[in-house]
Amino acid sequence: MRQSKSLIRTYREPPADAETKSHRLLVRGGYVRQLTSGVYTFLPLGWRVMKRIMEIIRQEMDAIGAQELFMPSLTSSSLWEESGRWESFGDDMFRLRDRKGRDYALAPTHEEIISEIARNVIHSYKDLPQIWYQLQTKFRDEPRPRGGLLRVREFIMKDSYSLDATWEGLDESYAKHRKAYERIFTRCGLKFVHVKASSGLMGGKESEEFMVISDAGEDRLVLCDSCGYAANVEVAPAIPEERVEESPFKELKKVHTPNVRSIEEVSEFLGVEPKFLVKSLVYMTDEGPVLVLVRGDHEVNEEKLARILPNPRLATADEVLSLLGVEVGFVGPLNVSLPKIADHAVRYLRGFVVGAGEEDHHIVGVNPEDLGDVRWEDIRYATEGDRCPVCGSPLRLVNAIEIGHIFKLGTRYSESMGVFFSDRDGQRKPVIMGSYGIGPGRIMVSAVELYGTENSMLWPKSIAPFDVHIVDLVGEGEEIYDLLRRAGYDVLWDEREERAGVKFKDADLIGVPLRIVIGRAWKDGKVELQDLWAQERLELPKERLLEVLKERLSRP
RNA sequence: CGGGGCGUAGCGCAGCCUGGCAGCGCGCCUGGUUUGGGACCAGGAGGUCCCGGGUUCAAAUCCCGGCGCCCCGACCA
Repeated sequence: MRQSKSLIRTYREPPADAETKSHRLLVRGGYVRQLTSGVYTFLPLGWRVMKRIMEIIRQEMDAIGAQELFMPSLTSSSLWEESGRWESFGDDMFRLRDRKGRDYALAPTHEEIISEIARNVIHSYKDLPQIWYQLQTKFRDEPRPRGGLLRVREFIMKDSYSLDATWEGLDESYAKHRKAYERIFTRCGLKFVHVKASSGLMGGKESEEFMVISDAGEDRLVLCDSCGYAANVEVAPAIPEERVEESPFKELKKVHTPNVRSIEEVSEFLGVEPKFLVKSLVYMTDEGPVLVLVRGDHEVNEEKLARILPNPRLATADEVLSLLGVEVGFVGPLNVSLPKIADHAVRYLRGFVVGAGEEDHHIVGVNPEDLGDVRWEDIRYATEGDRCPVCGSPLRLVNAIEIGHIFKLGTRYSESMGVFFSDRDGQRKPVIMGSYGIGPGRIMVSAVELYGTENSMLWPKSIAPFDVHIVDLVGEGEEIYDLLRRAGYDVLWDEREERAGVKFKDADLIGVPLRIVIGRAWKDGKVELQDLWAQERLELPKERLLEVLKERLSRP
């Protein structure tokens, strides 16, 4: 590609509203452009990167025997009604109506469509197993898109679906995907971890996420530096350090705390760290209201609560008032007749602070034994300093970008949507399914977050938009350009009438990892090859260029 | 959905409070000088000031309504 003819535009200044490094760099480098909230155009440069990522995905999916297909995005409501997700997806689903008034959705994921195909083509155990995948645009009306390309409303996703006759078969399909995913992310040059995850709306049994650790990420993980354990905080067991924490309050005492309600307010008013407060939250359940107690600096994990209590939901302020006769800020566990569930961490506190159960008062100096009858459970998100469930070392809390997710779905969709097959014994059985996603756009973002600096990008060679960038300072590079193109490389040739500084700055921003500078040594028949990953500059006679370039490109 | 901020040239912004010719830097075009890390000089093009309504002799500026975008939170494969 001749750069002077290309649609590559770089910008000296980032858009004012870009918060993440990847957003700034991708816009400045002319990779992407926002159209509306959470919707982006991939400009030619960005699309080249996407195509290379998708090609790697295709190769590795094909390698595990998966077959590529392409399903529609426009889907009628009836399919979603069958699975029950017309309701449960709620506002996250983009919905529209045709001229006859029928309801449609732009597919946010494709389990229902796969099931519809499967129930028509899968009849016998002989038809199984199958793995089908596609690269398709998904639509999700996210309540809040953010971080540039990190969370968007329209995005390409590689989604695959496994169909098996047996649970062992599902395990195999799942294992194949895990392997394929590891190869894909490795080939894309990413550093990643995989973690146990929550399966959320998808429904299902086991699931793992593939994560790139990055401050820009929205997910939170706990990591164990000594044994390598990693998990999403959503599912990680919260095991507190077994060390008693003594507050300054030695005596049980009621104190006047006028209009002091929130954890921050109470903590500041009493001059005590939030960890010495205990939050008392009223949850409504199918078995009646329950008082849930966690440390002031901890967060209740409602998914964990739901494993213990039937359908818990936080009580409204009005419900609390009519139930306990006290306002939300002053609810406390003493002298309350509700059943109590407390997080384990509360057990290690001495002299903590709780609401007094009456307006404008708290009680300080409370000990666990004062709480009376309490059920001790793990009901909160894990956090920094909790213990590793494998080896007991302290855990570290980090942010991460989710780039892939694999699920064992089981029979959730096959049963609701009627995907059955006849087994060897003549019995009709539901197909056992798995579903597996990868966000190519997030791979791109992750690479930028990992390897970009404030003014430069450095793409892994496998997903760079070009194999090599010729920075031609003398305007005589056509010979080299032709040479490399004939050798089959994707070459960007900067033959613009620009000063050297401009060309270098642009090249840094574009971030092609191998760069050939045609400059002052050209009169001696030499060029400079820069390998940005190796941080090396080699001055080479042009005759040796192809040989050395080939070797450099073969390195990761 | 709650809280906050912003919409003025392709990008970054000033002007708004206190109404009176729509500006600055970068980018773009032309000519010249320059030429290995975002050059310099001269000239030039480019605007529904987010939209609609109102107040006024006069609205980017004041008032009312709407739309859009961003951030924090809630939410989320």
